[in-house]
Amino acid sequence: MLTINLIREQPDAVVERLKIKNFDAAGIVSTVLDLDRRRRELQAENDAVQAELNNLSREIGSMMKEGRKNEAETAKSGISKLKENQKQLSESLDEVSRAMQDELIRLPNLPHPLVPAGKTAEDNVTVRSGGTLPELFDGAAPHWDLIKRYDIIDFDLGIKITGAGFPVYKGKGARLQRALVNFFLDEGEKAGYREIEPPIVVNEDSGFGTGQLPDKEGQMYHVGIDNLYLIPTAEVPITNIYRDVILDASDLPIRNIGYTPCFRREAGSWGSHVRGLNRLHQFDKVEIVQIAHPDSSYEALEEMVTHVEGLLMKLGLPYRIVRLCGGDISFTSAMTYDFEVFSAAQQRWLEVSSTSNFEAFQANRLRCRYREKGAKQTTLCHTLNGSALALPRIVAALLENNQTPDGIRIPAVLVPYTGFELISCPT
RNA sequence: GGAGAAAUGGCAGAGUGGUCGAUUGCGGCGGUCUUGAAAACCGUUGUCCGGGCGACUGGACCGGGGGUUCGAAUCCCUCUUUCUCCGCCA
Repeated sequence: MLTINLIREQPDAVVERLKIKNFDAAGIVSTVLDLDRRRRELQAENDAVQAELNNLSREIGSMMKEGRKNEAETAKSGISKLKENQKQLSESLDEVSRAMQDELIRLPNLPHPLVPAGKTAEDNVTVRSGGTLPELFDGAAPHWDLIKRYDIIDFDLGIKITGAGFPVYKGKGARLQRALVNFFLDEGEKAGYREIEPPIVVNEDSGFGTGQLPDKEGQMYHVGIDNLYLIPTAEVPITNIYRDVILDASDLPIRNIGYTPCFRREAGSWGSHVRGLNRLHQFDKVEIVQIAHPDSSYEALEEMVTHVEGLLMKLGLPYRIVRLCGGDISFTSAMTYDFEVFSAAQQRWLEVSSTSNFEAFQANRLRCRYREKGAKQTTLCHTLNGSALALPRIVAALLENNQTPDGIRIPAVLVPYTGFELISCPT
């Protein structure tokens, strides 16, 4: 959520910047400004009447104390009209404030000036790439065939137990999952992140804080009986640690990392290009989250990008880093880098991480603020997060790129975690 | 799941209808003293929304929401959470 101050002070700049996101904000901005003006008028009136009521009550109080009963009764009878007036004022004030909030919430975050214009993923800008595209041997297969051949991931079993998009990992497949999670967590801790194991269901306030609610409830699994949501990403619980928190400037940046399963309904986003591990309802992900000082949040973003890039290099996967264009960047983000790995048998780039700076947009919803040493006033923090990394597509690329006629080679960095170097046919 | 108790500022803990945004202690910050530090002493110390260039000033907030009353931290209703006991249990 953008702050009302920003809109009040630079309405034209807001409208202009949002054009990069292909969002026409002019209508909302002018409505917000009207409502804001109305709100302040109403508050001034309401406060004045309230002040008068407070004074009268105090006077009645002292009359009662001094035993001037009759005077007090007279004063009481004269107060009802004021009360009626105040009630109406405060109701209008609530109404206008709520209306303003509802409008404000519809505005996306402003994109950073470096965000390129554009409509679709075609317009994203490749920042850099690394690794070498593998040459596959004749008979190389896509991962959905490999997982059957080596009996490591079972979609049919998942359908039996739960439904489509809930795979069962078996044997070396399960072990590989565990290895990747541990590898990612260990690398994160080496880079200064504190490990968090959060709840994987969250309440409405948390969903609102990070921006999933009120708009995207259709994308989350909802536990109706308790009104809780299964998390679509660890970003939600880990960022919400800092909801309604005032930090010291010296605490920043805060670096947290957490592994969780993630749950996404993915309503309406299925098709032939999402075969196998490319899109799931439940998947594992290690997420990094930073709470940063506004002056250095883009340094934090670069640091996160470097970290994620390091993981891909260590795994030996060919990757590219793209800066998302205005049309492809999310509602809440100011700047996003997507990381894609090349999956050789599919001949496709697969997104494995999305690393973003939300600036103060989430922090405003979260009321996550910091205070400079000795200062009285508080300022909104900047929040950032990134996948480091999401497992399924990493697994897809590892299986496809590292396949040999004898089996699938495990990258050297993972061998201490898996305890094996090769996934071969079950005998 | 059953029965009871409770929820107050960073923490502890007073306050049961009238200048209470709230006594006090601890912690924090500033100062005096000291070569420095500690101790002692003095002062200060919540958040949010308005008005004002500013000094300053109006309003809201005592777990959330609603109600009673001229007036609510205090009374009533409701929800949530915590604690104790019992039951169940990884």
